[in-house]
Amino acid sequence: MQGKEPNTLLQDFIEKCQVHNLKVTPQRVAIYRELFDSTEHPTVDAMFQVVKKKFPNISYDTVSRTMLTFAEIGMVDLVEVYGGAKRFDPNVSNHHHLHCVSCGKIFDFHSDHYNNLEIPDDVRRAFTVLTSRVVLKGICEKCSNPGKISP
Amino acid sequence: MQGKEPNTLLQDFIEKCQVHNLKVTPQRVAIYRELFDSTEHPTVDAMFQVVKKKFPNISYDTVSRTMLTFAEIGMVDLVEVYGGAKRFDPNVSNHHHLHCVSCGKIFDFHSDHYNNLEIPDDVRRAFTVLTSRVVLKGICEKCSNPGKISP
DNA sequence: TGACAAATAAGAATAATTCTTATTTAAGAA
DNA sequence: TTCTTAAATAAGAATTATTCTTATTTGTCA
Repeated sequence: MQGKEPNTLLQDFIEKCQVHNLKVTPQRVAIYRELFDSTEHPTVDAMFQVVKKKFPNISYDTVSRTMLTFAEIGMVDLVEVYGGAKRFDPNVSNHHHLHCVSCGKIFDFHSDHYNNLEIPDDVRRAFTVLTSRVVLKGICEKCSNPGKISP
Repeated sequence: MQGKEPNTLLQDFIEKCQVHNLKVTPQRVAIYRELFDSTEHPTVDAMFQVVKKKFPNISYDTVSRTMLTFAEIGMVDLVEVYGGAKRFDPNVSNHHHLHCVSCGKIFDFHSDHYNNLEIPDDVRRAFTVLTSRVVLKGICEKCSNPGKISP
């Protein structure tokens, strides 16, 4: 989202709200801004902490409901986790994830090959497949070299 | 696990415990039995409800700790979910998942092709990749045909 | 500008998990 | 077999994450 001008971004948001009959409230705008600034995969609480700085009396519940609403209309994705708090992904384009089993961070990566995996016949017969994602578990660079000074 | 005789199964369990310096307690045996009878991907609470029938005064905490311990030693897997309770997979062989977005069930499926996906070079350079899984989202047969009488 | 459904804040309630403490027990040593 | 001890357990408190309830506020549209 970094490539877009702020006004275009807000205009996009307003249009999406109109399409889905959602009111454009200042709370939603604030959450939207922070969410699409984020390159992480924030939890509700993480987003609450950030938004609260600019919108001190926003409630946790509002942040939670809003993020779920955004997920319902496909504005963000709910990310696969291994239990615990929900995490959200502002990047809804086709991509894949690597979970660091050491620090718990989730890293996005891209692969045309992974984007175009064929669905096995038996699966296709029994299910309507909507999305496909490759999920890797591993250890990230930082966790592999904890002492290393970054260049 | 259906193919193995009960005694062999128990023997396997005892050996795994010895290897990892875990005591063979009746609680652990009971949980192990139920877990490997299950073809679902149970939560702690689901397992607690089942085990409680045969072991009425077992505590939730014991079931929870035990399942996490089993996951730590690789006896079961922690399954990817989209928030909420942890779910466990007694099937630790290489397989893939389909999540029904309607009923929430997780279905296992197998694919040699998916088992042998190449890791993209840039990912391999930056991460030590331990496991790989394809996660599909879709709608299962039952949810697609809610009225249909099963054959 | 007014009406009204939708959205919000605040706090209570619920769900999932982990922690604390006292007690029990499996497993190896004597 | 009995003894010893660290590990495991039960019970309940505490914590974390989420959702619900209720009263109030506010976008949106007529």
